[in-house]
Amino acid sequence: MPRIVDHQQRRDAVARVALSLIVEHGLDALTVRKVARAAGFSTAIVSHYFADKRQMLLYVYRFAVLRAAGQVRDALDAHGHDVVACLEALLPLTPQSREYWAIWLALWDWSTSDPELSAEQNLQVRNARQMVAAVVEGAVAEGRLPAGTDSAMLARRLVTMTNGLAVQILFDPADWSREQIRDVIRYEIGLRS
Amino acid sequence: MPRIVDHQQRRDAVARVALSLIVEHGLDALTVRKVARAAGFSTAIVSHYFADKRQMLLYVYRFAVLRAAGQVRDALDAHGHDVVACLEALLPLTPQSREYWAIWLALWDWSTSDPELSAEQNLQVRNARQMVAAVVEGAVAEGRLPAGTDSAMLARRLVTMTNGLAVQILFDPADWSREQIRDVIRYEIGLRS
DNA sequence: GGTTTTACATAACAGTCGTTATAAATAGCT
DNA sequence: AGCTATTTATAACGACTGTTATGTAAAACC
Repeated sequence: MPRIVDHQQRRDAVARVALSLIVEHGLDALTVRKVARAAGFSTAIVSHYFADKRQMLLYVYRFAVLRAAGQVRDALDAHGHDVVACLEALLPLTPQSREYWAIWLALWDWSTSDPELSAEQNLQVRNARQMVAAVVEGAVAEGRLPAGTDSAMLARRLVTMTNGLAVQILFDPADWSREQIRDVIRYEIGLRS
Repeated sequence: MPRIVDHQQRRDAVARVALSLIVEHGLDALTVRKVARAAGFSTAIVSHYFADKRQMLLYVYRFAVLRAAGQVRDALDAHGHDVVACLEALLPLTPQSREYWAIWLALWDWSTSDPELSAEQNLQVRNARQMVAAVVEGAVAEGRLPAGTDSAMLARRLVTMTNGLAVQILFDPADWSREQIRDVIRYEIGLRS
């Protein structure tokens, strides 16, 4: 089946394999050969569909960002402007979400020496804030949150807390019950229960 | 000056050099040769004072933990049981604190494939919670926080938020003013201003 | 003061990495 | 059917990597 090959499909397949390897053994142990072997190909898929390893990882990073954003959108469709549900969809509570966080964390080390990656990550943080702010505003409009809520400030706090939550949940899942997670998020929103 | 050499002093010197290299170029770019050269020695210091590279990094990790705990203790001595001051002492707002967070973040990738490291990191999180809980209880005793405060729950939230704050401040310091940081911490404590 | 222990340097080893050059195989196009 | 463009495999290259074996110098100890 050469010739008619959907490049994006191949790249996505590589990204999926890379993600599962990273969440299992870490980015440090990820080699081009391992990715190729796990994908059932030779090393040529990587060299043929990506300029180099760094570009491959950038693709994997963006792949994870898109997928995660999709999960949030799904939660939005399912539960409406429910801030808790949206953030839970982002947290590493499912195998897929764990994969996304795994590469984000792993690339935090790279970004110390890669200004382009660092800039993109900072941009994604702001994107996440805007996304959450929009959910907050929707919740206010639906009367689920009190009017006069400072959505930008709340979104900033929520994204930051989600970041901290994600790291701790990723490495010590047993330490966090679903209810505990919800309590933390609810407190941040201002819903003392 | 052979023979009479303080091993811990040598190890600390190596750790200091390794930290500055990690915060500058990332753990991925850290090699035994670079550490040795930057320390002004041959690669023998590493092989002579550490069993292998992994042990060296574990030492650097613990070195950073001890130093960070010391900074918190200093803040405690200077400001009393001031939760905001203690957490600010922990956040990557100074070059030294930035170094500590740099290796913690970098080792998050390793801990996915190193159960021993993962266990130690989880332990440190709980230590941090206990430390913060003690500060909170001190603050309650001094009347700086309302009586009846759930110190364990508050400490858990504070450590998690500090984690998220640290990551974002480390990679986008310009995005966080000192006042903004304090506001986030104060909100967590329950001090709405 | 010779001996021995320790600190450090040098250098080689074996392995693995990302990358690339070359070649084979496949299917679309004329 | 033959040509061509593309996909994939194979294999080699050069540049590292961590580790270790060997050698040298210096201070402490008897």
